[in-house]
Amino acid sequence: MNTRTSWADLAANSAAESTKAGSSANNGSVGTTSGNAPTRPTYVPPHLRNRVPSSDPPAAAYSGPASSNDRSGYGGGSRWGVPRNDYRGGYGSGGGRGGWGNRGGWDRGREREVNPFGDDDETEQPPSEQENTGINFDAYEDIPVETSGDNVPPPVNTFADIDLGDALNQNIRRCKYVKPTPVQRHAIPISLAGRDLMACAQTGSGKTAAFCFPIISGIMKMQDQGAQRPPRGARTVYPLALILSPTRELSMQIHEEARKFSYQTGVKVVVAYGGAPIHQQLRELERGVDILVATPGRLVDLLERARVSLQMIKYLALDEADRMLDMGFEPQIRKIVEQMDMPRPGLRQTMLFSATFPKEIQRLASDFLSTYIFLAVGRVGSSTDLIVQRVEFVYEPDKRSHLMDLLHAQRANGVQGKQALTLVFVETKKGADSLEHWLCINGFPATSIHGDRSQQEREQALRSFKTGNTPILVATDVAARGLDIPHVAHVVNFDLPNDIDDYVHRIGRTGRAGNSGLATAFFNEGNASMARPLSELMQEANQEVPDWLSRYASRASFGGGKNRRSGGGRFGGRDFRRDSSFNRSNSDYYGGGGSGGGYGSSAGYGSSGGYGGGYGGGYGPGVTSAWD
DNA sequence: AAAAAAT
Repeated sequence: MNTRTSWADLAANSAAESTKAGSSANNGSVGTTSGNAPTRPTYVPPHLRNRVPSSDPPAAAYSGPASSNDRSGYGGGSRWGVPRNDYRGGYGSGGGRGGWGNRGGWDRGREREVNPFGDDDETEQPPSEQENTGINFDAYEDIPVETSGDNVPPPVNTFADIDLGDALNQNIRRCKYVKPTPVQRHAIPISLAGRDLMACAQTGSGKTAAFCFPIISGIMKMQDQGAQRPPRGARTVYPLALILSPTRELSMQIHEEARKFSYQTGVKVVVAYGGAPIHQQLRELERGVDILVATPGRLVDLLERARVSLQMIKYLALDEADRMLDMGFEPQIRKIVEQMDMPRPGLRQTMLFSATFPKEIQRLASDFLSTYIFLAVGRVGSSTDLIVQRVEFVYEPDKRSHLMDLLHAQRANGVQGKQALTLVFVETKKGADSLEHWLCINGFPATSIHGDRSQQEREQALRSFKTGNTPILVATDVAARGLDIPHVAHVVNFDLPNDIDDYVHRIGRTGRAGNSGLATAFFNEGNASMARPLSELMQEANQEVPDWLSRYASRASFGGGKNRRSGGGRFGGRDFRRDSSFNRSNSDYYGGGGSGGGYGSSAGYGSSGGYGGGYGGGYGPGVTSAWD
């Protein structure tokens, strides 16, 4: 077990990170601690997560009780030609109006908007060089990027190259985003040009900002042009943008980020998801909504109650789009996008984002798009390069004791004997409950998150994990995608998923934005179908593949089926329109402009010996259906 | 087969 030292070191490193920024046991709503271990001192964007900000603004303002002054978006002149007179409740509590107004010329209703940055002093420190050493920006230069489609707008190199508007630019500075990430460099100009987009990029690479910035900017421009809107406070509301995601927690996370980006822009963001009382969400909606972030079920409910209409939608974004279109979700998504009152493709702008994009899903997704651009960005931040992947052969009945060994060793190597944040994925909800219980009675502070827990319990579990209060989180795939949890040192695939893409998403919860990460998978005979895709993935990521796993992989005769990589090489995916077997006036789709190169038929597989053969191309629809 | 997502 000579490798043990490597992961123990990794865990210890990350434990140090956790201790620095997340180990306060403060679990309450006011996330402040004095001294230098604030729970949430300030928002740190994903690509800068590895560092301590040069100065911590007072944290108290961040998460203080929002109810008393959470009356964002009211007041000021009406850009919509309709007086906003439905916010009376907000006056009085905060010492009158006016403290904010009219700075910088955007006359938007932004007084009393709760500051999501918690830096009310507004002191602008120019980003120092120190500010962004945590992420290897230099590595960005080498990130392979592939675009296909007609007349692809060229990428930008700085945020200043794009006219996003003063207010948004100021929020970008507040977020300490110094330089756009690769997906932002490419996706933002595409979206600003009004083009539909299908983008493959790992979460943690700045995806949320990539689709939020153009939406916010576009809505600000509509406001400036004095677009008319239905009165606020009406029973039916008409959002201009809709962002859908597959889990409640992810929708909450997107909402929080979008609120930061839209601070003082006059653009109102509201979130709606199930498991929480609907009345509060209805009240928020009535206060006005420009961007609605939602999970599908609750949105359908709101649509059927006619509390939300989609007929004004100008922007539609699907996060984790491949998941949104898989078997479980597709009917709901089709209902929302095709069978309600949403404008058709071409009349709205549609953006699909995911880290993985199987070809069959791309085919489904193209129904929602109008002459779109496909964008694939090699993995950064949560790059598999930064995650050490290990696979251990563990028989089913030995899994628990094996996990305990890992946790013991990790604790022993951790800083001050603290447990580094460890995320343990299991297959079933029952399995999650029983493993959590077993860990707890064995002295390991664990909690769990899965779909059978109440929404309160789920949110509490996530908070408790993030703060380090319970540094072990047992989870089903509800937590596999998109969630940005800083300082996760170790992801354990206690049960391997049955789909390699799910594996990719799961391990992406660690090693985020410059932090090292460790992913351990327990493998046994039950996972034989994963042997080949797993060993191929590990080879691509320059990981050591155990001999026994290679033998399993070569024994596996089935070539992959749904387990094959959706893309391959260093990309999260490849444009299915480039597939020769997709013969629908192919040339119309990508007339050649802007193709990034380096993504020829097999270039992406260059680094992995013995990979090219079975995967080079030819996933015809026929073959695919035969596998499925 | 499981998980997620409305009540």
